[in-house]
Amino acid sequence: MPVRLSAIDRRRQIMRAASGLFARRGYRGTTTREIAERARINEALLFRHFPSKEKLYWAIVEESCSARGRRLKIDKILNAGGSDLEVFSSIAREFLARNARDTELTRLLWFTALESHSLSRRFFRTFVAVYYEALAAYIRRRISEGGFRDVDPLLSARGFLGMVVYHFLIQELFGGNKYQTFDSEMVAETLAGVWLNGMQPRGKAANTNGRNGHHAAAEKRPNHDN
Amino acid sequence: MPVRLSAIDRRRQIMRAASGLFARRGYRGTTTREIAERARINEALLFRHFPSKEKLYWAIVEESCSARGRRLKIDKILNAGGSDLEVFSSIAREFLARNARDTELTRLLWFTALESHSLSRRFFRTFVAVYYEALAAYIRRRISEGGFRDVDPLLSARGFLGMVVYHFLIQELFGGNKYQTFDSEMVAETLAGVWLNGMQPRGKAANTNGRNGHHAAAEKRPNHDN
DNA sequence: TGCTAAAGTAAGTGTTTACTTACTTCATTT
DNA sequence: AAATGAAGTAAGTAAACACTTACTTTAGCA
Repeated sequence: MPVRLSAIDRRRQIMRAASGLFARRGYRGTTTREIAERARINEALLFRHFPSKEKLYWAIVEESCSARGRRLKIDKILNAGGSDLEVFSSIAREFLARNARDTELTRLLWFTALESHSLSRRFFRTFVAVYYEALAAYIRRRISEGGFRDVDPLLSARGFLGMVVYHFLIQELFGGNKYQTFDSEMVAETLAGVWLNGMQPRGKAANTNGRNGHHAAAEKRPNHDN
Repeated sequence: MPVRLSAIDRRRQIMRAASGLFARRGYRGTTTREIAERARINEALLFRHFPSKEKLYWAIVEESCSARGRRLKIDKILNAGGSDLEVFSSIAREFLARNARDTELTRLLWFTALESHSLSRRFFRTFVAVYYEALAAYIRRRISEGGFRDVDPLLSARGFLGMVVYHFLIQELFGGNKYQTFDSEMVAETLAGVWLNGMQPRGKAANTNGRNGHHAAAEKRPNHDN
């Protein structure tokens, strides 16, 4: 009754079992015994397929990073055209959807980053920097076209991704469904809207100062936004 | 020659030594032996001052959370008045400065969140949710005053903090000084500016669509910065 | 000055960990 | 149908782990 798999299939199965545990408990918090149990194999078999726990770990990270055409999607959106709002809410939607699809991977990668293994920098380049640069390039072009204000492109790109990624992290790490759960369609559009248009109203006179409308500016500056 | 300290001082010293290690390697990645070594004491002494490794860990987290008037600062800014830009860049500056001051603590808390110990939710409430709620309340008021557009207050608050915190995380976790280092004064003001005013220029007709500038607006708008 | 309580330690304990060894089972090839 | 090699496993091992025990040293006070 013991199921016999080909080496390749077994390898894959072990990796799948392991990545869930690594994502939930981190590298050091996961034991090879647990992995074996979860994959329903003998622990020794694990070491036949992977020479060490660490190699197994990196096999997973590596595969996650290289697999699937992650990069392609965002480039496609950026090149597809459409209004800024369409472009940026698509990107946000894409990020939220991907993260939700594999929460596991996201957790794993943040763990990796925190534990700052030797490859964490490389992960950053494959996984994060690429997005920035694509986004920053787009922003740079829009600035030169006059479509965007002249703001540091890398920093504003980071700001945008920050909104989206942080929202997801909070939801995933703390939220569960307790602290209000948001519809991600709506989140994508709202955040893109804030980033593009800002919180302050457009057009007409905006009440541009905060709290104490009374002491200084209230009557002096009816308007002149921004 | 062995230095004898009072229990209180020794406790503090152990906590200081431990928090650095926990922050760098996580809870499970840190051994009690290492902690003792780093504090230059016998391992058994550690267990005289703390009943277990876990209690030591939570003593650190707890102290970090409760100590110092973290909460006060942001409330003070929100109540002090000033223009929205002043308020929000102050908050951003405050976050960036605090994080830079104790990178260790930030790492520790993210680790805690990821390892999702039992108290991690409580940490969230003490450490994160509080900021949101204060910020969201402010935003809500500004909306009712007409100073802000009608956007979900919690979500936009999260967006703002996301920009700031994510920027810091990227810089801290991956950046070192390699991937361009930003002046935090400038970062604070830029991000607050983006969040308040958006990327798209104010005033005149904005070239509001992206990529295919050709078919609509390109030659129409020479510039007009802001 | 001598007593006491707390600070400090050398040398453990049992358990868990990543990893091995020496063996069995079985699908495929010739 | 015998040989082969890879899939699979029971039962380890040495090292590392959190934590104890049984003891010594010393500051402060009566």
